[in-house]
Amino acid sequence: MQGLLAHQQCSDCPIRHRAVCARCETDELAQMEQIKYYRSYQAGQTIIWSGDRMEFVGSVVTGIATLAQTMEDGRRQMVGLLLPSDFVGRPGRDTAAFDVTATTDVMMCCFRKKPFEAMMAATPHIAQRLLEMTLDELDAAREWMLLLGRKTAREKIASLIAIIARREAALQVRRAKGMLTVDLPLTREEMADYLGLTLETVSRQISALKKDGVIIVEGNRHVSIPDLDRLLEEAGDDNDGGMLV
Amino acid sequence: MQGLLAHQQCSDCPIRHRAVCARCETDELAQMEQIKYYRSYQAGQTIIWSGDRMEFVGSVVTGIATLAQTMEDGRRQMVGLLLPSDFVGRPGRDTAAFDVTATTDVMMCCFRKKPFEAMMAATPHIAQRLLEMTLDELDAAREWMLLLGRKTAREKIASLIAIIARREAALQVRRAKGMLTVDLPLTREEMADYLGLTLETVSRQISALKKDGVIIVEGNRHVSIPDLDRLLEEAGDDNDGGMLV
DNA sequence: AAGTCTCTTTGACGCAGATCAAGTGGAAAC
DNA sequence: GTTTCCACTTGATCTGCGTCAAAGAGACTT
Repeated sequence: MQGLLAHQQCSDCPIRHRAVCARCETDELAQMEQIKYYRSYQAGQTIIWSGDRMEFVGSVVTGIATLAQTMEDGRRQMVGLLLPSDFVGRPGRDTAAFDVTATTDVMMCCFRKKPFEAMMAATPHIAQRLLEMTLDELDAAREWMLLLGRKTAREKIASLIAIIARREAALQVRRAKGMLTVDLPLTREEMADYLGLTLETVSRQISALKKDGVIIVEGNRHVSIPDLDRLLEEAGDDNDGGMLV
Repeated sequence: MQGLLAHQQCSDCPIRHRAVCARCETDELAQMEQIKYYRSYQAGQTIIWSGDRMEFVGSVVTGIATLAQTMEDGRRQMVGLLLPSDFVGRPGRDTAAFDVTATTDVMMCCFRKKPFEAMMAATPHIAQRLLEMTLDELDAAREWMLLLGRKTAREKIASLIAIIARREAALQVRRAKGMLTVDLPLTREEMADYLGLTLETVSRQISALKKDGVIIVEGNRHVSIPDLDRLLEEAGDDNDGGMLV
C-alpha cells in the first residue's frame, strides 16, 4: 500500500480535491509533485513533538492523527483531529506548537518547509486554499470552545458522536435508509482528552446514552444512531452547525 | 475623534502595520482606500448577530469587541477577543457564525464584502497577511481550548490576567521598573463568559489571588502584578506561549 | 488453557465550582 | 442627601464530575 502510494501521481491522489493542492492547475501540480515525498507512521507514533523544529509541512493522506497539548503535570487536551486532506504544520513558523500523534496508521504527503514556502509565495492558488482551510479550522476550533466551556458531559459525548456521524453521513453514500452507523476512531481516553473529561466519565455517559436509547452500542467502537434529531437535541445544538476540523 | 478618523489617510492609520492591509504597497493601499469606510459602535452595541447575512468585513481600529456564541438556553461562551487590528468577518462565507459585540466604543474600518473579495483575489499581499493573521488566531484558539478543557478556575483567572498583562507589557514602553499594571477591559461576567465559569467563581478566585498576594487589586478593574513569574506559575503555563488573539 | 495486556465498565466517595441568595459600594439621577 | 442602579463580593448549599478502586472483556502470547 505504502509502496504503491509512494510512486503515485498527484492526479490519482485520494485527497487531490480537498487538500492544500486542491486549487492547483496541472502545471502547478507538476511542480508540487517535484518537491513532495511520502512518509508513513504507525498507530501510536508521534509525528511531531511540540517545541520541535519543523522541517516539513504536509497533508494527511490516509489515517487519523490528533493535535494535542500537554501540561507539565500531564493534563492533556486535544485541540484538533486530523483527517485525510487536513494540513499539518505552519508556514512561517519553525517550531511546532502542538504534538501531532498518529491514532491509526497514517500516510502523510510531506513537503520540506522552505521549498513549500517558496512555492506558496509563487502560487496564489496554494495560499488561497490554505487560507480557506485555516478559516474552516478556526470556525471548528471556536465551535469546540463552546463545547469545552459550557456543555455538560452528556452533551459533550452526544456532540462528539454527532460530529463523527455527520462526517460519515457526508462521505458514505447514504446507505439505503439504513440506520446511521459510525465507528468511533478514538479510544475512551482519547475521547476524554478531546472533550475535556476523564475516561471514566466518557464511559459512564456513553452507557447512559445507550440506556436511554439515544445510541446503540455494539462492541467498544461501533455505534448506531436510531434518531439523529434526538442525538442532536442531546448535543444541545440548536443550529445545524458544528462540523469538525 | 470619529469625524477625524473618517477622513484619515490609510498612511496615518494606527493599525496600518498590523491589520490585514499591513503588507500592502502604496498603490494597493490607495485601492483599499477607495473601498473602505469607517463605522463606529457604542459600548454594548452588537456589531454582527450570529446567523446574519454579512455585508461587510473589516478591521477593528480602536476599542475592544468580543466574539461569542450562545446556546438556546442562554449559556454563553466567548470565543475571541477582538483588539485593534484584528479582522472581523470571513471572506467566502455569507452568514456570520458568531455574535460580535462592542465591549468599549469601537471604530471599525469596513469593506463591503464583494469588493473586498475581489481585491483579495487580485492582491496576494492581502491574502497572505490574512492567512498569517488567521493562523495566529487558530493557535490562540487552541491555547484557549487547553484552558477551557483542563485548567482549574484559579489557573483560568491567572491565565487571563497574564495574557492581558503580556499584551500591555508589549505595548506600553516599559515604565521605568514600575510594577506591571493592567486595566481589565472586561466585566466579571464577560470574564466568566470567556473562561467558561460563572461570575461568582471569577469574583471568588480574583479575591483569592489578591489574598495570596499574587495580584494587587484597586477598584474593580485595576490590577497590579508584583511578580509576573509567580502569576505565570499560577496560570499553569510552563512555556511562555499563550498569546491571545 | 492459562496468563498477560490493554481497553473498558461500574461503584463509592469527595470536592471544585455551580446555584441560590443576601449584602456592599460607588456613581449617576432626582 | 436620598434613591436607584449596576457591578461586584461573599456566604450557604447542592451537584456533576473527578478520583480512587476493583473487576470484566477481548485479543495476543506461550
